[in-house]
Amino acid sequence: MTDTPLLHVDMDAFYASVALRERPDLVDEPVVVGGSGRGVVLAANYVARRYGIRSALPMARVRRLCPHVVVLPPDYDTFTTVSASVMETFREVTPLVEAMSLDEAFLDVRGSVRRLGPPEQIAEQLRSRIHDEQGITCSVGVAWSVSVAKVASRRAKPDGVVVVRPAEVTTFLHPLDVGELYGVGEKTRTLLHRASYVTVGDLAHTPVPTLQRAFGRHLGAHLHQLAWGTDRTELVPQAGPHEPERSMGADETFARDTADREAIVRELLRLSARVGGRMRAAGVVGRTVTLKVRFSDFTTITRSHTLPEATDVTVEVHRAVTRLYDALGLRRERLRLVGVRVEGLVPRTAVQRQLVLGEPEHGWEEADRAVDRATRRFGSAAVRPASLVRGRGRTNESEIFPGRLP
DNA sequence: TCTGGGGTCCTAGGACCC
DNA sequence: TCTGGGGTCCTAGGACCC
Repeated sequence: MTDTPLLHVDMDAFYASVALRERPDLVDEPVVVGGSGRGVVLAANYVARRYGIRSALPMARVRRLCPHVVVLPPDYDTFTTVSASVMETFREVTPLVEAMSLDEAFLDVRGSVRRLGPPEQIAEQLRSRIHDEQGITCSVGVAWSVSVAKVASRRAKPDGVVVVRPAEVTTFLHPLDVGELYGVGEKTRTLLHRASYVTVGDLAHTPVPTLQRAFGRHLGAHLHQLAWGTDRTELVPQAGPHEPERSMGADETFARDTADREAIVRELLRLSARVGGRMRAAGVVGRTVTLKVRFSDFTTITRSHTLPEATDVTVEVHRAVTRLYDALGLRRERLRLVGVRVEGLVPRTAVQRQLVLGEPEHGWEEADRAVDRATRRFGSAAVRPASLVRGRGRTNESEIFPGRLP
């Protein structure tokens, strides 16, 4: 408890590094992995970064910064496979692995020191194993709290290790800009700077009540902990039957902004089907359905509705978001994006679905199950609601599963 | 052709209940 | 007659992470 060395392992430019394994001829060229059209950069190799290219930059700006940049499409199947192997390597070091995403994880190595040596030695072992086995590099932060390990790995990039022992925390952290802290983003950084908190040391030497008055009870206390590296040390490993996710959602940006209700309702159906399918695959149901709408000017609103009973039924989710959409009363406003999310998820086994004799509603569950079976056999492209197959035309529930009317 | 898609957590107000 | 206070649920928005 008092001595829990943590490793934060972070792949360097993960998607780009994996993509470049297939294209070694491009390693010295500026390369980004990203979508086409209205997409953004998912990863940029270090050559591209010399042009100022960063993750999340719009592709249009990337081409302006570096006209000869090579753009590779993301291959999520390969990313997922490589990630699984890397995580497996982590678990050979310690079972206490908290995966943060495909390309990064925290490792609690307190139980591994006896077997494998001090934390920095474990870090180097991991780095050479991943390099040899996967052909990609990673960086490791070694520290005694989550946020310090995270900041350390960032400063170790690329292809390095940074160790911050407990006695070194203040020397390491306090000169840094507040924006370097894990959990302080652009907005909070600006807020802090405007209030004359520029370095981490500035925060550290301010009493907690003062910070709480200025930034809220929770954020104020949290900032103080971050500034002293006294945030959490216990990891949450995802081993075994982990608790279900709290929400599942899907959203999509239109290729072109649209105000056409038919197109929007059709898109909501696609998204509802995607979310419903994932919920059923995970065995969860949820009661709160949320619609997300982003307008042309990028302002974004959400509207949610809590159903009397939890559901995983595509048609019920779709009906709820369509009602929320219609209640907005939009006329000419063009939409850039719509999204569907279901929150408050619980295992399906935990809720007793109300059985109402003669209620037609529940026939949709069978229809969903049929779709799920077909999807498993033939792939998602093969099975879709009828109103999505026809390019245009009316969209109503009776069209969605022709021949399977309850 | 500026700005993706998947999440988590926090805040704050109002309803409602005790 | 100046009128409390806590807990929970619902809704909307916002910040942050990768």
